[in-house]
Amino acid sequence: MAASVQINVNENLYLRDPQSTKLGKKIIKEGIFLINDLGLESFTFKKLAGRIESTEASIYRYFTNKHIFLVYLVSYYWEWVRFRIDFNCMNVEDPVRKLKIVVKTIVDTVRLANPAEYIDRDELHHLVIFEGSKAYHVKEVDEENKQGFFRTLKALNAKIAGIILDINPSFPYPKAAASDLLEMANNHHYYAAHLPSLTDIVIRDENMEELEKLMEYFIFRLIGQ
Amino acid sequence: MAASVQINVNENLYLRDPQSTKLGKKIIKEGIFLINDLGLESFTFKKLAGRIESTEASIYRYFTNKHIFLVYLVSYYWEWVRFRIDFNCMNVEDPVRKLKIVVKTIVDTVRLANPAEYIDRDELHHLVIFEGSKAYHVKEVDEENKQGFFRTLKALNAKIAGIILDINPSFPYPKAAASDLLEMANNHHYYAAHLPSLTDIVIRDENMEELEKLMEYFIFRLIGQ
DNA sequence: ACAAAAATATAGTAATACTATCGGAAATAC
DNA sequence: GTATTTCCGATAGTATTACTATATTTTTGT
Repeated sequence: MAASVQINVNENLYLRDPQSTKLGKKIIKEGIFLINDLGLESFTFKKLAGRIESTEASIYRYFTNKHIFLVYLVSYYWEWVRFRIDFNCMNVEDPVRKLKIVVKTIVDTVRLANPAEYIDRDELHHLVIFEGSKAYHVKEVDEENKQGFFRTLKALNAKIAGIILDINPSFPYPKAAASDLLEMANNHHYYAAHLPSLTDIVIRDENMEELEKLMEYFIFRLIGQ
Repeated sequence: MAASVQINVNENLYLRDPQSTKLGKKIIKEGIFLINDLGLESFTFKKLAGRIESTEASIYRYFTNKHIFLVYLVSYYWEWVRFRIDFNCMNVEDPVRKLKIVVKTIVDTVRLANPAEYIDRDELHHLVIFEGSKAYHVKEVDEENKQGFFRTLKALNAKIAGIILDINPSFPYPKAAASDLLEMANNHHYYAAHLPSLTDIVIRDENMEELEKLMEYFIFRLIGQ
């Protein structure tokens, strides 16, 4: 059932491909959990090593530091979202329907198997909502961008911008609308959970209906259905 | 000329009021510069102490740690924006005009004196664009929210949401639209500088015209002028 | 001028963020 | 099926970070 897909991120993001070894997969799997448990600031490779009964030095053979590890995970997430959008849009021609599928897919209502048997979909999603923006809000953003660290996000954004242009070819801000859509999905999910006065929606029992409605409302009003 | 205004943030954010002493003001002033210089991750109180020729221990008497220091600065910024909105909207009745002033004010086209002679407006703005979201993307967000750490942001958001409702009383998502407006201002400023493929605007020579146009376009299409 | 408050100097600790090296185990190559 | 990489674990070590404590000096308010 769990049809695994190979999801690739920029190879400058790791020293040794974590997807190619048992330890690497363990680092990813438990790393996601531990970042969610502790928050990125308190997360360390040493603590992760303790949790997976390995050593700090071993983890450092895969990732240069925790920031790069975060970028790896977030890149992986975005690439996975892009894959799911392609999958869910198969055989769909109408760009309006496509954009609705995009919305559904990024708020995560449309369920699909885990990206790999060793990655918990919901944990990774939680990580991206909580820590995702820290991946590119760093001093080194320009060098890292040059090295292609954010390629998967940019590709996803370009895809969504293309669909927006298909709907309304004269819309002047397709890329901005696409990045807002991606930001909104995570922000309002976060606000609903932690800063409810910054949003109008409520999320109970993982029910994303209100979030989906909000986002559809915003994007279609913006681009003019 | 430089009419200083007293801007107050939640008093749980500091141990000793930095605005009340010379050293406190120096910590704020040079702290903003140093965070921008180094990035939040590399910024330490020790380095700041070196820069202002004081000691780590002295800074710790004002702020419990660098995260709280960041929240302090960001809170200050938001409160200052709210003050400027009130100031710029004085004697304006028409909510549409008000909202345009809000947009102008948050993208920082409307110039006003520094919030205090020891705070560089543009440096603080840069800090908020770069590091602002880290203030509330932390594990402790719920406790900190309970303590009122994010009061200034929430107050600002409520003000903007109110103006939106004045324009369109049946608009279903005023708080979400307000927080999106605040997020967009910072995000697109950041994207224009560092990840241009995520936006459609260009910012040259501190000229915020395109950003302002983008934001007006978005918000007024959304709420239906 | 004196008391209180503020700032400095100094020191110390546990944890973080690494780097280096060595030896054994496991996978793979031929 | 042995040789040989490759991988992993163990151990150790360093500079820096993130604090806390305390004693002394400087500034200030009255």
